Amino acid sequence: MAREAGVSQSAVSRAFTPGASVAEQTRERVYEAAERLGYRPNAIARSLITNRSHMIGMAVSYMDNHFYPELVQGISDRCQMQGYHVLLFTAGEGDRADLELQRALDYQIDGLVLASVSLSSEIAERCHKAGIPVVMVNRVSSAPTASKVVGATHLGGRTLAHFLAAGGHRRIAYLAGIAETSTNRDRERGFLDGLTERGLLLHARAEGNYDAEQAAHAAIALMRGESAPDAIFCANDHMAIAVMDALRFELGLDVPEDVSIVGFDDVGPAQWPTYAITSFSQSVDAMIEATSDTLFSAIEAAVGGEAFEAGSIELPGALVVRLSCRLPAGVEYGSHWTIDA
Amino acid sequence: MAREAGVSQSAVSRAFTPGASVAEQTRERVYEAAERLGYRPNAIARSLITNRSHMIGMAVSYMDNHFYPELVQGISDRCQMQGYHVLLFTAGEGDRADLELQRALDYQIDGLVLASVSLSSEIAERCHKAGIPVVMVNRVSSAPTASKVVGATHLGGRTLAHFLAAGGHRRIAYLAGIAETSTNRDRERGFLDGLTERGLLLHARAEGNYDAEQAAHAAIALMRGESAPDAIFCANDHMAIAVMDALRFELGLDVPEDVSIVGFDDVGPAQWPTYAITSFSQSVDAMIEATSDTLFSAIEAAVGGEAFEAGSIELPGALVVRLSCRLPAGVEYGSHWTIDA
DNA sequence: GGGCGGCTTGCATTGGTTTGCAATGCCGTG
DNA sequence: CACGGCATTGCAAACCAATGCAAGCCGCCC
Repeated sequence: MAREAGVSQSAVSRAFTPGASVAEQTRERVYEAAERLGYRPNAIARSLITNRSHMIGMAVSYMDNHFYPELVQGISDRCQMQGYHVLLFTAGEGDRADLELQRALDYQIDGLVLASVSLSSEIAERCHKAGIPVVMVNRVSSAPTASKVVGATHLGGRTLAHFLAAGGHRRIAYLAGIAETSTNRDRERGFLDGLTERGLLLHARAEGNYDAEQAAHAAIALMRGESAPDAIFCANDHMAIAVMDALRFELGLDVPEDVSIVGFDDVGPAQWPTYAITSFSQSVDAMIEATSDTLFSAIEAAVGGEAFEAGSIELPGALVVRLSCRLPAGVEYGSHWTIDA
Repeated sequence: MAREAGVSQSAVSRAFTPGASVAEQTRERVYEAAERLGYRPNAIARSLITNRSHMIGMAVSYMDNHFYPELVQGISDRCQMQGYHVLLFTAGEGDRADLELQRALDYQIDGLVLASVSLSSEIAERCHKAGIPVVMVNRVSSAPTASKVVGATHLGGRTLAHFLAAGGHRRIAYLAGIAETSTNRDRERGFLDGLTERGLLLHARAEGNYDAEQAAHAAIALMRGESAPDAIFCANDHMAIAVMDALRFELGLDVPEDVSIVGFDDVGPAQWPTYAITSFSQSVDAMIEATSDTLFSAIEAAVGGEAFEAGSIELPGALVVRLSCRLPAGVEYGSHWTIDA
């Protein structure tokens, strides 16, 4: 390539480096030669020497909850705007996830985003040592060196409890997500706290494991039991949708006439009029923004050699009132509801 | 690293290369030293010399149609099993897509998967020259050097036309996707051919551009028009769902009592009992398999120095009968229907 | 004891790029 | 005309791992 343009390698390099010291004339000669040869700078070789791959590792555990595709697309878009690209890791839970994250590090990624994947402390340690910023979205582990972006999980659970209580429900059930996830733990805890504040006890509890089918089965069992609940809080909308379908079509129940359903996340399908799920909304856009902002500022710090501080961002959320549950008097469809109200 | 283990670089390299000639003892010494230092082989440096990055570029245009997340996850899983990883490109239509694909090539990817993204002939040419196999999924452009995996688009459209005709519909409308996409073109052509074979003319046509909101508006306009259709074929399920919601909730219509809806793709939500869309099913799993198989065999060929041939795979599909439309006599919910039947 | 084959290992080169340093050439100024 | 200053350019080292080649070692057989 350098030969074709009749200049040295360095000239070629500088021609492709914005802001480098090259004569306009040489740059043009280089570009012409590149055109002829179909030459483009090799990003791999570049990263080898600059120590910056411009790749962001992103691990997601499942795509069927619509929350995650939205997140992936958003993060990827943001990255591309900044000249970064997303290297995707579809890691389930457990060991395989760890193994894949290890691979991610081998690729010399500049940053790591974990969406609903927990981080083993060993990997966290490695990332920290290697100066790779880690941002965990919507899932928190104890790793002190990783930044966190979460929704208002505890408040959300609490708000939903108050809302159901205000709507006159007395036999309230919780349909849990994957037990060991922070989202499930915090939502449940918030919910229980809210119930307590209202002088209520949890009427029943079932496990849905964030899986549509399991959630549907669990909900059916719940409704067929001795004392059916008058409201079910599903730990996320993904399950809430499955539950509504199952109750309506398999048990012939009416939602919200026979039982109220509320969910969490406010994903796209939850907003469809068929479901119109009352849900504690986590703005995906806000999460995307918060995640990429912390990520990029951490990367910038890491490049500057400074140690970045692992921050923790809790995004505000809002309870969006829809028709999947009996409403407290005077509360309208589409409005936002807060505990104080 | 080599120093820490008391061996040469080459020994380290060989210790991490499966099948290389190393004494068990040396390998262990190397592994121990690596453990101490937290060393892992640098995938970037490795690709530089092997000319294999083990990265697959994957471009998708939008994630809101659930078809694509499913595809992305499937491809990524398959890649990881083979030791590859997906570098994601969220390219919309048009110039930006081209620019991003150019970037993909800079990363020395070993292969490229395009899901619903068309390929400019210039980029196709570049890939071919660079020996990078390209597989286009569910979208076809004229590029002769790219492999293609598609569903039975024409047959699907035709089958749906016959099915609607057999169900006694006479005022049949088509809700189009993005005009210049091959999926839209072929589905529409097949549909028109099917109508013709049944002696019917298309009653109306509207544009939904594969967008939920546009589709809903278009469908409402259609139903409010002079002579409302008795059936609408939506070019994909993503639109069909939006249409059903809009007709039911904004116009208060009953599907299928007032109007029949059929779709294409058979994505997850289309199967939910609320929608139960009669849809021409493209098996995502089959697409994933076909795509990764052609991709990997092409890569293998490319590595062996042979020129790979760009194949074209059309996967079989099936019309899945559900409740979103009036059924021909004797046809049951859940069955598959073919033109001959 | 010498020769031979097989396994293991180190040396040195390679890959495509960036970058500090030094050299070159040009311009203007005194 | 000489010299300083500046913009541009080339040289060579560096990044990290892979690999062909040759050397080393060992055991075995004659």
